[in-house]
Amino acid sequence: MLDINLIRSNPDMVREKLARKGYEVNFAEFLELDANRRQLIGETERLKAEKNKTSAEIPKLKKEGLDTTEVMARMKQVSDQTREIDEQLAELNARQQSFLEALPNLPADDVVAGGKENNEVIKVVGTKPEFAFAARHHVDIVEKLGIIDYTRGAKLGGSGFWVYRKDGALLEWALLNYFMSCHLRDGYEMMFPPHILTYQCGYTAGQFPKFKDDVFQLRRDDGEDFTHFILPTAETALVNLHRDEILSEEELPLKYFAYTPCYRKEAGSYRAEERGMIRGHQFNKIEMFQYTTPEQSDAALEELVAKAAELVEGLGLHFRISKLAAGDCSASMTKTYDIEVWIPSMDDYKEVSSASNAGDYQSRRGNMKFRRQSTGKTELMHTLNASGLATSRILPALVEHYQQADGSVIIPEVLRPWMGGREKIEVK
RNA sequence: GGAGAGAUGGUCGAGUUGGUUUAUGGCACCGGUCUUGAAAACCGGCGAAGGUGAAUAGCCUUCCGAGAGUUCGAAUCUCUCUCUCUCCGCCA
Repeated sequence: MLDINLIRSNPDMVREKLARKGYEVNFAEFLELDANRRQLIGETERLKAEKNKTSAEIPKLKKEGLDTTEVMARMKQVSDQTREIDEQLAELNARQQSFLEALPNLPADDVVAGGKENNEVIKVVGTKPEFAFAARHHVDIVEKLGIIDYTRGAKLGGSGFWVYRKDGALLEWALLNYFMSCHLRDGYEMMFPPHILTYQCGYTAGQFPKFKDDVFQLRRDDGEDFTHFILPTAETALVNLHRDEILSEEELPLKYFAYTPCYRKEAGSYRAEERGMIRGHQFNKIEMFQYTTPEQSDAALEELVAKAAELVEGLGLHFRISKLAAGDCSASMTKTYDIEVWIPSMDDYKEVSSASNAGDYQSRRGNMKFRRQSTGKTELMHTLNASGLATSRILPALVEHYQQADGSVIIPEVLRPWMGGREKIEVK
């Protein structure tokens, strides 16, 4: 959510920045509504002040044995009047709220306008692998090795699910262990959050109400609307950890990571082009998350990107880092870097990590603050998140990069400690 | 799933025959006096959001788990919901 004072004091600046995200808005009606709203607040508060003052007098008058019927009649009038104004106010507040919560975050000053086409590749690591034989698609490789079972995955969960088996399961677990060991080394706190979250969690993250139909929703037996959902990313959980809290400045930055599967409906996604495990309804991901002061968040974003890049680099995969244009960033984010790994069979780079700074956008939605030591005042925190990493695209990239002519796959050195020290996954 | 108890501003904890409580008091914390320094003692301060202000000054409004209701007036009465704790049952 944006700062309403910013819109009041500088609507043109806000409008211009939102336009860079491709979001057109006119604040004229909003500002008029806001002025109207504030006038009503003044009216009702004056009446309430009178009510409070008089109410204190009533017991005194009664004690003196005076007649209070006239005063009470006047108070009844005041009461009815405030009730009427408060009803109008409630409606204006609701309208203002839904307008405000629909506005995306403002892009950072160094983020260029426009959509995907304006994304800028800022770093390329490694080179495209070359093969002296006919390179295979990852689906063919893993099926031949018998380490991913798509057929039975679909039998269990339907289209968009798979089963990791044997060395595939081990490899998946090795990747997660490798990621986690790096985060622990860097002093991030490990946690396992619930996978089923309340509606409020999606709201704070900035994913709801707009994208509430993209998640798997859970309804109570008698409920019309859903109260819980299965998390689409651990970010949704981590961003709510300190909701409605005031932290002390010395605690910041707080650095967390969590492993969870991610569950997404992906309704209407193009499956044909993305054969295999590029886009499934469930995938494993480790998410990094930071709570910072406003002045810490720029450096925190750089740290998160560097960490994610280090993980991919450690696996020896070819990848690039893109700085997203304003329109390609998620609604909640001021600035986003994507790390995209090369998938030979697709002749393309695919996102394996997205690192973003939400500024105070999520904090305002979730009322997440810290107390500034120098002033003693509360301020909104900044929140940042980055995958570190999702495995569903790493594993395909990995088996394609490291495939051998005989169908076996070399295991990157960093994963071997979790693969029984072996160097290769062999065709049996 | 059944029964019971509870939820008060950082924390502990008063207040529930509705009205001089503007939400006691202790602790913690902050400032000051005292002290070579510290402790103790004493004095003062000490929640959040909003409106109006140039104001981080005043003044006003709201908030006692959440929402609705009764009333001139609700922490206190009524209803619904959420969460926590205890006991019983069931269970990986």
